[in-house]
Amino acid sequence: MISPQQRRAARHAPSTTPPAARKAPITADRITDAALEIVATEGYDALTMRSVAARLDTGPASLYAHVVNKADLDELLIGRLCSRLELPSPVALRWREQITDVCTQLRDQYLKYPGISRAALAIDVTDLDVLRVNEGMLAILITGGIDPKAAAWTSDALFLYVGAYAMDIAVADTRSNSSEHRLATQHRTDLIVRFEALPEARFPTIRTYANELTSGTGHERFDFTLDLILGNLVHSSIPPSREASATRASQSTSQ
Amino acid sequence: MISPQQRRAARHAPSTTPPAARKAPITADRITDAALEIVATEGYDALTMRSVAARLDTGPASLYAHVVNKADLDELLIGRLCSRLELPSPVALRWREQITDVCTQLRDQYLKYPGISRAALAIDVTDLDVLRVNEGMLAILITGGIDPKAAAWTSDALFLYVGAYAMDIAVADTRSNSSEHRLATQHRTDLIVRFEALPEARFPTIRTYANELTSGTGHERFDFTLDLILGNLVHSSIPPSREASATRASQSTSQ
DNA sequence: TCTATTTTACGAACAGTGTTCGTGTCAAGG
DNA sequence: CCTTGACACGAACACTGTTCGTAAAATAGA
Repeated sequence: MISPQQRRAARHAPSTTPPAARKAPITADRITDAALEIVATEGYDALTMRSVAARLDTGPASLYAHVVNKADLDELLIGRLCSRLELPSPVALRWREQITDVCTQLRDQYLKYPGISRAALAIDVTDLDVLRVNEGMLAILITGGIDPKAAAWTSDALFLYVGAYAMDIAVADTRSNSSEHRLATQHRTDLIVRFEALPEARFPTIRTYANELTSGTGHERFDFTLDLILGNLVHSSIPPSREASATRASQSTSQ
Repeated sequence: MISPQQRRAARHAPSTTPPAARKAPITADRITDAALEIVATEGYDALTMRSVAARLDTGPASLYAHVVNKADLDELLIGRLCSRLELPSPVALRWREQITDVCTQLRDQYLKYPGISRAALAIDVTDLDVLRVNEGMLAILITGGIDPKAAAWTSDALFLYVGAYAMDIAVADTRSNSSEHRLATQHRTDLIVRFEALPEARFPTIRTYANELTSGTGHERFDFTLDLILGNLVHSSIPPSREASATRASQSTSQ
């Protein structure tokens, strides 16, 4: 008997055997495909061991010969997503647009599969495919002349933000789909109405700028934040003395 | 059966209701308290309707008289967390440190309850307590002279990043606790070893800068990213033309 | 070719989850 | 005293992830 761990370990090894089987054997790749189809059509909440097993015309127990866990399946999913990203060969002067492009690709992959970024945020970076995009982003930044430590932390922050942004979009969409709301525009006007209905004593700013708060159709918000993060990256390598905020941070503000 | 010692051990002391009630009625606040205790001690994964019910010496069905859903309970939890943040009255010249302080408070609240930011990232901003900190951050930024739309998008990005960062820390901690790893330092050296064991043909940058990648003890990474986001905020209001990246983004890169 | 052994697939079941239903209990109002 | 109504809770349902033991199939050895 070969344990799923051994299969998992050998998964990233160079191509062992081409699957030329005639009867469609059940393999990790087919499981990943089925799982991604489910997430694409029904959302991440509908991703169950039983649902992917049903899509492969079998029972849930059959999956555990090729997948160690559901967490392992999640890792496979976002690994697959990351493997689709095409990483440009770094050009020093174009590092900004190059890294923006990679982040946008990642975001679009996330948005194709609503809610899947929840899995991305709950996974460690062991997977080789995820490490590959990390490598790519790091190479772009360092080639662009950014200090290595700053580059590492920046790519980390970008990865986190892209996942959280995709999560945000997903929950907003399911909200507007499941409820009585229909269109995104309707959802926006509804949001404005709700903002303006707030008690003005406690929420003066939100009430005043309800329009600005609900703006950001498309991905303007996304592009804005990316520009914000990448804006003054060249000048600031690592802040030399920033202990003030750190010490103020660790004060306990209980209750 | 539950021992009377555990029964007597229900010694919480909220400021709202004096515990002079004869039979300790079960209310939404007590549910929130019990849930937060569970998350603080056992992590968010241990937060179950049954676990909070057991902590209140009752069955899970009794909770549904005061809480709509588990999603509703999640909303109560992060609402409680947000209600604890003390929002400064905005001072124009100190907007940077003020908003950094708020973000740091939020992060520390998240980190007290490992994994709870998963709930924060899966919730819409209907809750009044969450809207309150949004209001506070917005007020700080706008008072600081930032364009309202930029302020709105910035506070949004900050909220997302803080949640994702707390999530990242939480999964890293559970990883090092559950496995054979003991100390964070050991975890870091282990990570370096794993990075340097990568195939150097595909991961030259990561291998070279393994030290920089795993650095960032404490919350240096957090402070760095906040400074990055808030760095050139004054100068950039809204980027006038950024369609280039958006169009390149929507290209389909299937498989 | 026929057997022996490993590898794969799957039905059944277990523990645990969120949630609902119907009945019990108990304090206040008449 | 009884009635009422809100609250509390045991039991159960439909799920979830996961494991065990066994049956089938593929491979290896002679």
